[in-house]
Amino acid sequence: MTGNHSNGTPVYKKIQNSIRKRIEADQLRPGDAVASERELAKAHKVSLMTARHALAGLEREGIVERRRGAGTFVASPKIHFNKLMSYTEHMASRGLAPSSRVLLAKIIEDEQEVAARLGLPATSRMVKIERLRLTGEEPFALEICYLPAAEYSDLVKAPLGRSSLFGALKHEYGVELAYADEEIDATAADINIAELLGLHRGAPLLRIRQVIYSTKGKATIYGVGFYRSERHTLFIRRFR
Amino acid sequence: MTGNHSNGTPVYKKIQNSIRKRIEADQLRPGDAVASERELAKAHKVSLMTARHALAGLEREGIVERRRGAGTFVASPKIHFNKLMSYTEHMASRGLAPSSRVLLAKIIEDEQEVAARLGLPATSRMVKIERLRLTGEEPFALEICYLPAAEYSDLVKAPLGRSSLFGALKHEYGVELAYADEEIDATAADINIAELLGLHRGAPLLRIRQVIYSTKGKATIYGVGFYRSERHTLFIRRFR
DNA sequence: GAAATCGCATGCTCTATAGCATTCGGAGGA
DNA sequence: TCCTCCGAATGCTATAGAGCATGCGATTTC
Repeated sequence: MTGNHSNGTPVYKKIQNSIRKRIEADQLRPGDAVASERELAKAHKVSLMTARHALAGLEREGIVERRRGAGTFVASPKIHFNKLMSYTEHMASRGLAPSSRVLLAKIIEDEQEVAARLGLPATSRMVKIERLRLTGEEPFALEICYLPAAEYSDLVKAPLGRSSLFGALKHEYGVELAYADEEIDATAADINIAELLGLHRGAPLLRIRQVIYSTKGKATIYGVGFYRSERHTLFIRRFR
Repeated sequence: MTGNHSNGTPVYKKIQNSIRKRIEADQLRPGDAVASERELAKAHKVSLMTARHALAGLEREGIVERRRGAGTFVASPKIHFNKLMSYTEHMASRGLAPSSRVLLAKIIEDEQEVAARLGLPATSRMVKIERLRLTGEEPFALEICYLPAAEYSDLVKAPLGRSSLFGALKHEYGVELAYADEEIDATAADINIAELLGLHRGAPLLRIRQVIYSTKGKATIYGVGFYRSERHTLFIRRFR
């Protein structure tokens, strides 16, 4: 069996999408039973394992909950766990109007620390982009990110004020991002950041340092973000 | 086919454990190729799908990395992502001597906010436990947790200074914890917390609020933790 | 009316097999 | 020497089926 049909999307993903769509359309609400493995398999004319695969994926995303003997149910939304989202996606999903102001976009050298995080030689040139994130007129975060200049030097000219970095990578370079390893801690705002974010010096900030990997497994972006704590909470699900 | 053999452990988990053991024993090092699906299947005399299932699980844990066409490789350790660990486990895994001081352990009523988080009626009685976490003599975190008194009222008498709460739940009540939904943000220390943690007022803290669920899917613990930021960084992996 | 029992529906583990997609190194040619 | 092309190895999607484990509601029993 060839694996996928008609277009290039695997069948199990189509099944996932159809379920997601029904949830988003409010046809399925939190607590409702989703079709069982056997029902799904019949409905989509696929084998049991394929239906299972689809449901297992949704469970990992925290969209459904499966209970042996009982069934598969729509999970209460809680927010999307452990999702790597671009700022634009993030805001859009909350129905907020996003904007961002580019403070800096240029090629730098000699950032050994950063180069090491991306697995590059210590002297590598890199693109550095510094952006202030706003909702309406209110700034709520400062994000600084680095990419290898060898591949992405043209990004300094990209209109990142309007479009998203994730989008640019995808459309201009064909690079899709897959996951990020993050270190999260709290810091106090120094005078610079305080001014940019409209806070007093010493205000608590959530700091997220991340290395973002492409679908090819290559370290692509190193980013540091400082988030005003009253405006930003991180939701995650941790497993044992 | 019965599914699992000899004892009650599924075969795919045995395969995972055997691989984990080889990594821990340093027989396999980061970057090394792990046996391929087909090799594993032959070696353990299982079908391909079972071997796949085992490797897929390890990949989700961040222990191995799989690249189509290339193979399966031991991932660089980075720390264990998205792991729900008790404080005791956490410290032990770093080779640090943990200790904790119980500040408070009693039955309370009328904490509507907390009751709601655990999905209980607003007036439910609950066990409240407040602990100061230390490495050596240095305090680094304050953790407050709540459990339904109906089931766990005896915990107020448990020796939580020495043994862990997770351990007590498992051994005394047969309750295993599975996952936690967390909200993470930054706050400034108020005067009480500052004193307890040996900080000045206004110092930045990492705040983690979590609802911990049992393997049965029941909300079991609501906890709030305040962590000294210089001593505590959270590592997670986020997916797209 | 309460308690024990049974059976069905559901999810979980596993077998055995097939073909596709991607990667990487080596053979052969320019 | 460099480059291209090919094939083997590897992971990915999918099929079709078996038996087990668990939860829950209905039925039976006391």
